Amino acid sequence: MTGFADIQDPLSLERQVCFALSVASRNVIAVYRPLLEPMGLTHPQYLVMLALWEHAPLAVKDLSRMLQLDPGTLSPLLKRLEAAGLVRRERDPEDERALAVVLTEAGRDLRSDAKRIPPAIVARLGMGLDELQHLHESLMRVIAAANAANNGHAPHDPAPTGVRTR
Amino acid sequence: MTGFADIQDPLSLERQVCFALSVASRNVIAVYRPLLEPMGLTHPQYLVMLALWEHAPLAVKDLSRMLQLDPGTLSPLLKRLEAAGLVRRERDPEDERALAVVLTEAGRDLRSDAKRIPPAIVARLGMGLDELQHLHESLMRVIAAANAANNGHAPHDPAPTGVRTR
DNA sequence: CACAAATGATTTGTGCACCAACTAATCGCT
DNA sequence: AGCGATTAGTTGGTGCACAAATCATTTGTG
Repeated sequence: MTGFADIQDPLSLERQVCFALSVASRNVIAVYRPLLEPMGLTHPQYLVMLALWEHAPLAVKDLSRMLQLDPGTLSPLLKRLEAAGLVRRERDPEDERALAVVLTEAGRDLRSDAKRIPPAIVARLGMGLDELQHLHESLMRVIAAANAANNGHAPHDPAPTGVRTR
Repeated sequence: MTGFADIQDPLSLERQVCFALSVASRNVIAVYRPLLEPMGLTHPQYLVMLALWEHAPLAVKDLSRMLQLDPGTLSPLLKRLEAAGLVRRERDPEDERALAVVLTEAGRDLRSDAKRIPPAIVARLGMGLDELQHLHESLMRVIAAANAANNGHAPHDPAPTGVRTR
């Protein structure tokens, strides 16, 4: 290893869990990139497609809750998916405010290509499934802890309405 | 809130380690935000300052290697830090191509404020130090695996031309 | 029914992240 | 010394992420 840091310093770069978290996230996404690029998807778009393959039709607020992403982030992303011909953004007839994001034929078809991605990632990473599973559990715990630290809500979700006012 | 997904489906959103990784990264950064904002720093800027507090002066390529960030990302970020009066971007007299990013008085002074951040984060997360340490080790392994999968280099680092120095 | 509050989505602004193309300085080689 | 290749950094383009402001629709309450 590099050892460029005083290992006792609490401000040492190497000791910051959050630094490791961002680097891990960015670099693992970089492993996905060459696999997603031929499908014409970015990683966040891939996550949206995963949610839709399981649960379409979905409103923006559903996607926002599932992916823990701001609606303001999803709105242009969904327009790009529509421009790519993978989804259609319709109005929910029950509630004209809400969007009903549905898959097109091409969007559904893409799922068979996507099936090859998870095993390819695992193979490229060359890590044991048990270790990945274990990492996943640790991440779920830190996600829960972070959400609790943010007053029990994800960053884009201002406040759980029922909690404070009576 | 439990299984909205078929737990057997390899394309299930819940099973994607990379999804957990991005959400964890974003949401933990959100825990930092209210602490960094009064210091006038974003999280990436905080990481740059950490590196500088330990090792200034640094060139862009040093920061790029340490933080595993693209020089094209660092360039405008450093200009914002300079505009905030925390660093100066000088030329290395030894090599006029290279930048020597140095701390200003204000930049050095900020370090005492920053010392309060790591314990505050740990307190807010409410997780045990041992579990955080364990997560850190898992993340280091996945970072190494991801870099190996990307042909032995971080995304911004096109190719390992020679033997790395240090 | 009227109308204020709440909700769902979009827009705008700032900043991060990656990539490709470019400029300038240095190095390598003959 | 000359000159091509390499290296350091910047710039421009696309897309993600968050916050705040805005707009339309729906809901709640008198």
